[in-house]
Amino acid sequence: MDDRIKAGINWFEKKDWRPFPFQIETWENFLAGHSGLLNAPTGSGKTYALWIAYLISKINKRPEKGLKFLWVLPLRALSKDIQSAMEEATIDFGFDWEIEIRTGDTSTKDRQRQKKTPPDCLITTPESLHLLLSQKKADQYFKNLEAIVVDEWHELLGSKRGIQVELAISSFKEISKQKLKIWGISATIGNLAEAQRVLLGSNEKEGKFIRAQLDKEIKIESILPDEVEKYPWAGHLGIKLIDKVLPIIKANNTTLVFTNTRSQTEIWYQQLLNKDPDLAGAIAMHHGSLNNQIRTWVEEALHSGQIKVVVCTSSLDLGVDFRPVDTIIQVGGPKGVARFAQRAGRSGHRPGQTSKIYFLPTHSLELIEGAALRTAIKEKDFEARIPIQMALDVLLQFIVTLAVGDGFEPDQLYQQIKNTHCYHKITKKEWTWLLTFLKTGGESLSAYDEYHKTITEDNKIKVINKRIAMRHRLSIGTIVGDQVLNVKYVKGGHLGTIEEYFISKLKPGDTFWFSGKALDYVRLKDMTVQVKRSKKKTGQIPQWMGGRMPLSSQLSFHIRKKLEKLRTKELDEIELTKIQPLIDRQMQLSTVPKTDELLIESTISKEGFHIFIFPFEGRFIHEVLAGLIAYRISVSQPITFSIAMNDYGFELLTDEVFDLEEMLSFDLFSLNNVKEDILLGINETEMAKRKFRDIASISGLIFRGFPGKNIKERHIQASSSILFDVFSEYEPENLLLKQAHREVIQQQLEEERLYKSLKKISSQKIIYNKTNKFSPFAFPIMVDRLREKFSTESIEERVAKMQLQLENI
DNA sequence: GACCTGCTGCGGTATG
Repeated sequence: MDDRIKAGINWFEKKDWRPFPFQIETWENFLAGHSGLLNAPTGSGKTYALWIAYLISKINKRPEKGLKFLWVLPLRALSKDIQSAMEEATIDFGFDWEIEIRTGDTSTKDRQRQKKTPPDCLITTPESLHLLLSQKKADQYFKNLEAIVVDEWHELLGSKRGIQVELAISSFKEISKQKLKIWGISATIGNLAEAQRVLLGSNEKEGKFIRAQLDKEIKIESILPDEVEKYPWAGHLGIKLIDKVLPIIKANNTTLVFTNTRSQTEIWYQQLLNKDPDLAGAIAMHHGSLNNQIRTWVEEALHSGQIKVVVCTSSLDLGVDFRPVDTIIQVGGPKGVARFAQRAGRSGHRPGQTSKIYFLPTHSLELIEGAALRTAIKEKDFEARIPIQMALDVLLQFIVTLAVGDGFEPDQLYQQIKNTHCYHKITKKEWTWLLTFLKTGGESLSAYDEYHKTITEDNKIKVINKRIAMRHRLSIGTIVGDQVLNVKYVKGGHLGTIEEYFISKLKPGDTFWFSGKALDYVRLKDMTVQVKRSKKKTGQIPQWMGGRMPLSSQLSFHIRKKLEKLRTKELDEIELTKIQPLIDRQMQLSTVPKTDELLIESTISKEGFHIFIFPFEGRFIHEVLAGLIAYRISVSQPITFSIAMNDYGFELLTDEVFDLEEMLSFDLFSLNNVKEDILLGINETEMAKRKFRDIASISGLIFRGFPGKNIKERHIQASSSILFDVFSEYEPENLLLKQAHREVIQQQLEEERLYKSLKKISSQKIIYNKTNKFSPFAFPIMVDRLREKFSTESIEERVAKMQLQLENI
């Protein structure tokens, strides 16, 4: 055995810890000069696997000066843990290297020092990495780079942040004198092989794939209502089962309660405390709109055992990496298998231990999801993270990043990005368009100086204008946030952020609950909501207009399978036995479709004629299908519909009854002309406009303002909207405009999945039932529509806002 | 009769 491997093993054994086989495998491959991907769960010592690989490769070699090793993370909060783990091993191996962190939190002083004398190893984020690339002499800085590790690669892959990593790596390959070792660390996802290819790029010969065979058992237990007949058919809070949650909390030292939304977190926190006042001081909450200091405090208090329970959203999905907990409770359907498994993995954190997760259904039908999750996890049916292709906004940003540094040679850079996964299909024509766009602003914007960004000097493309360079550095990154309002006490003290939409519903003196406290709304001043502690016991809970997650296709597949079992009374799981009375009612009123059947129900009520269609494909797909079917019906009959949907199906409601059977004979689900019909059936332009707002920001068409002095959201929306209209009218070939439309088709309409679903549906046998009452499947969709009705006010508000925008232009 | 939601992530100047 190689002495260096022995040294690694010795190190572990001194810690009374044997290395796992995957770690030794990693060392062997690293020493042999390979790149690759490591598939390992948290808590398996994955950091040590790769860092020690590097350390032992340096035994008896005098390391060169300068930056040699990069560790890239998606979350800056994790950097300190990684740093201390690395430092521990470094000292033990007798190296006196500096391991430093470079993120937005790094002080100006430290930055300058790091710039002058780079550390041996740098822990950083994709954004900070690009900031470093935008410095003068960046190639000097990175020229001795030997290895780069991208941690939590599954979190970055599939997002524009992932593309930033791809692009940075493509540069490092060019800059570094020696062959660069590139390693990714990823949790289990459905497309690990692809994840590896994307990370390494196409000019890397085949990488090594290492899987930590540390399969841990995940035990899933559903929290069951006593009588399913009395449990709501629809809903999302799950508070009715709170009495069953308290004993679980009591029986464990530490519990994480995951909810799907921020307001749900606030509600559950408050309700748990109400039910059991003894929890005071032992319970906390954690979500993305809370003040960062509070969140950090919660993470540390959880770590030290100071608190027992944290109610949270996915903001805690990553952050508790090094902080073991006993038990997890998931409130409401997690919508995806991978997400559920990851949350479960937060408990029984050590290899070999069993993870325990409780699933709390928030309405009766969700019981089926509990059973479906169990099977999906057993069969390792995890979702894939689809890498984004040809995101030209990110590429434009990257080109300018290099141009504000030392500049670049266009032909060389073209070859370089051709080797990335994201841009391997880019054509010379598109490349030339991008360069021209940066030089002249393109056809539409050539009259404006601020869009003349680059010049050519000594065969290199550069940005020499200081103002453009500064503004660019301020705008690096791909996360485009929404405008939020700060919540502060009148006397100072920051609590977190809420949205204007919520506060516009309140008047001064009103009470709302936020961050677990009752607050009186005092006034709105300079984008800050000023509040005072309230003595009132009740108040509204804020809502945030966050993203909506559709049911993944993996999970819908397994739900259909469970429905099949319910239909045939093969009740081998407790969830299925429990839900049976409701299924009986569904069967009695209508039916439960077989997997090769499409169920359609119609009901006449005083509201009108309701058509319910149940493809079980997730709400995004249903939204598009609803638009498509409504359009196709309206072609032959002048009918308008109101549309509602959930993850199981959708509803078309109209005020006049018509012969649906006849309509169905026209093959409403046909694949012929489907693309055209979809575009006619939905408001694609509006969707593209919304996508374009982010694209305009990322590509640098719109400046989002100086730190602390953000340009008003309205202004950004208005300017991106103007640009969108101008391009649409005068420059339809604009590649950014085209990208906006492409993003709608691929991401919003989930193109690939949509065609698969349509194909499936068009081969399914239609079962059409007229019901005199709403079936258990149909009812929850109705509820969704009722809720939409309440939001008509906000539509008026939106119209008013749009008018305001026009006046401001 | 049943309900009343919608995740996460990062980054930063010049001037007074």
